[in-house]
Amino acid sequence: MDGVARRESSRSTTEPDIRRRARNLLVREGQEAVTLRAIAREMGITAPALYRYYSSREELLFRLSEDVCVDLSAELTASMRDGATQLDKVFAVCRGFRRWALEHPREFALVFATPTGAKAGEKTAPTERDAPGRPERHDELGRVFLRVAGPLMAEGVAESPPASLPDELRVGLADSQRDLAESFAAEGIEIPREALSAEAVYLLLRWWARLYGQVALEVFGQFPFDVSEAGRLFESMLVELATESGLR
Amino acid sequence: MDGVARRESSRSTTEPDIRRRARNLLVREGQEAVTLRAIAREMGITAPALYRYYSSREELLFRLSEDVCVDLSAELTASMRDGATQLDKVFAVCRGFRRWALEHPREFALVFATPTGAKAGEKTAPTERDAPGRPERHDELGRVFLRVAGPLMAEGVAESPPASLPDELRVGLADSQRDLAESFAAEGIEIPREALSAEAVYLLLRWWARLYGQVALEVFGQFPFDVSEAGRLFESMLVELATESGLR
DNA sequence: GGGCGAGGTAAACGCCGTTAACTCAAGGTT
DNA sequence: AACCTTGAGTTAACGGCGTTTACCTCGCCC
Repeated sequence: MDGVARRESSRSTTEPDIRRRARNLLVREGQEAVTLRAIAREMGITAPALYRYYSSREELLFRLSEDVCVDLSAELTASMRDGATQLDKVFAVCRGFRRWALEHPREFALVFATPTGAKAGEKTAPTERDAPGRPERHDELGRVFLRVAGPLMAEGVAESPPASLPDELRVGLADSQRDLAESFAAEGIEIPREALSAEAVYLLLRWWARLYGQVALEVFGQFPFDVSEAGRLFESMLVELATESGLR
Repeated sequence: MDGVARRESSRSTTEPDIRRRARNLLVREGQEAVTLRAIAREMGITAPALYRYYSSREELLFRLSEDVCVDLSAELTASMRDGATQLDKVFAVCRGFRRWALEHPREFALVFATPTGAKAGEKTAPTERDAPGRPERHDELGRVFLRVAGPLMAEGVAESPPASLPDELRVGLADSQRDLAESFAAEGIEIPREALSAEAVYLLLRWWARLYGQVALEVFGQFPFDVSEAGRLFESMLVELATESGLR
C-alpha cells in the first residue's frame, strides 16, 4: 500500500528479510510450511512480489538450504577451535554436527535428506561457478570438512595402519583421490602426496558415512528400540572410529 | 456418475485399489505427488469419496508406509533364504535392504527419513495394539530384523569378543536389553539368556546404525565426491562389521 | 415398505504456486 | 521541465490442493 516506505528499504534489506522469515518458518514448522504466501503475509506484502527475488518457491528453498549450510559451516568452524590436538578438533566438529542436527532437525532434513532429484538439480542450482566433480551443492560446508580432515590426514600418514582395503576398492578409489587432491589444492591446504593414499580416502569416507549415518538415524528417530543412550553411543562411535583410524 | 458399477466393487476391492494407485504415484513422482485428488482422478471418483476410507491424507500416507514396510519385509525375508550360514543370511538381508532402498528411493524416504514429528505421531498411528517400548511404526519390518539377528546372536555368543564397551554405556543399555528380550519372546525366537548381553545389544545397534547410515547416505546422494564405488564400499563395510563382531 | 447405513456426489472454503496486467515513485536523459 | 525507463509492488485470476458440508441413492434388513 505504501510504495515510499518500502522503496527506501530496497533489495539489499528486503531480501535478507525474506530469508529470515522463510528460515523461521522452516525451523518452526518444517519445509512444507515455507510458503510464499506465508512469508509475504508476515512481511505485509503480497505473494507475487516475492517473484522479484526468486523465480520460484523451489529456488527460494535452494537458497535457504545454502544459508543453512553457511550457518552450519560457521558453527562447525567455531567448534573446530575447541580442540587442542588435531584429533580433538575432529571430534569437536563431529559433535558439533550432531548437536546442530538434533537442534535443527528440519534444517537437517532439508539439506541432508532431500532426495536431490535427478532433474531438479539443474534448474534450481545456478551457482556462479560449478566445477564438475566437486560437491555441487553447498561447497561451503565441504570446505569445513576439508579443513578439519586435511591436517588429520597429513598427520595421520605416519602411523596410519594399512587398513584392510580390498584391492578392487583401491582401484576404484583413484578417481576420488584425484577429486580430493584437487579440492585440497583449491582450498590452499597442503597435503603431502603420500597422505592422499587410497587408504586415507577410504578412511575419510568411513568417517563421513558413519557420522552422517548415526546422526541421520538419530534425527529421524529410527533407532530400533528407544535408545536413551544415543549420546553415549555417538561418543563410543567416535572413539571406535579414531582407534580404527590408528589415531591415538 | 455411476453408483452401481462402483457399488459391487465394495470396500474390500476399492481400498486396495486406492493403495495401489497411491503407491504408483509415490513410486513415480514422490511423496508430495500422492494427492487425494490425483488418486480419485485416476479412479474415476471424486476426492471427498476417499474420506470414506481414510480420515485424512496424512493417514493414507501412514497406511501407505505400512504397506511399503510389509513389502520390504517380504523381500528381505526372501533374501534371507539365500544364505547358507547365519552370517550369510545377515549379509543377504543387508544387501537386500540396500538394493531395495536404491531401487525405491521415494519409498525409502517416506519410511525412513520422514521426521516422525513429535505430535504428528499420535493422531496418525491408530495401530490396533501398540505396546509401548516397541518399534511403534512398522513392527512387521522389525520382525524381519529380529529373525535374522536372533540366530546370529545366539550363535555368536560363544566366541563374541568382549568388544570395547564403555561401562556407562553398559548401564544405559539395560533398558534396551529388556526391550529386545521382550521382542524376541513375542516373536517366539529363543535366545539364550547370555546371548542378550549388553555387548550383543551394542553390536546389534552398530549393525543397524551402519547399515541404515550407509544406505541413507547413498540414497540421498550425500557422498562427498562422486563415489562410483558405492557398491564395493558397502561390501567392505559388511565384512568390516562382521569381523568386528567376531564373526568368521 | 420403511429405515438406514455405506459409498458416492456437488458445492464450497481457504489454502497454495504462479502468471499477467497494472501502478507508481525514483532516477536519469534530453 | 518534460520524458522515459526501471524496479518494487499491486490486483485479479487460474488451476490445484485438503477438507467440510449437505445431499443423494442404492442395497439390505427388519
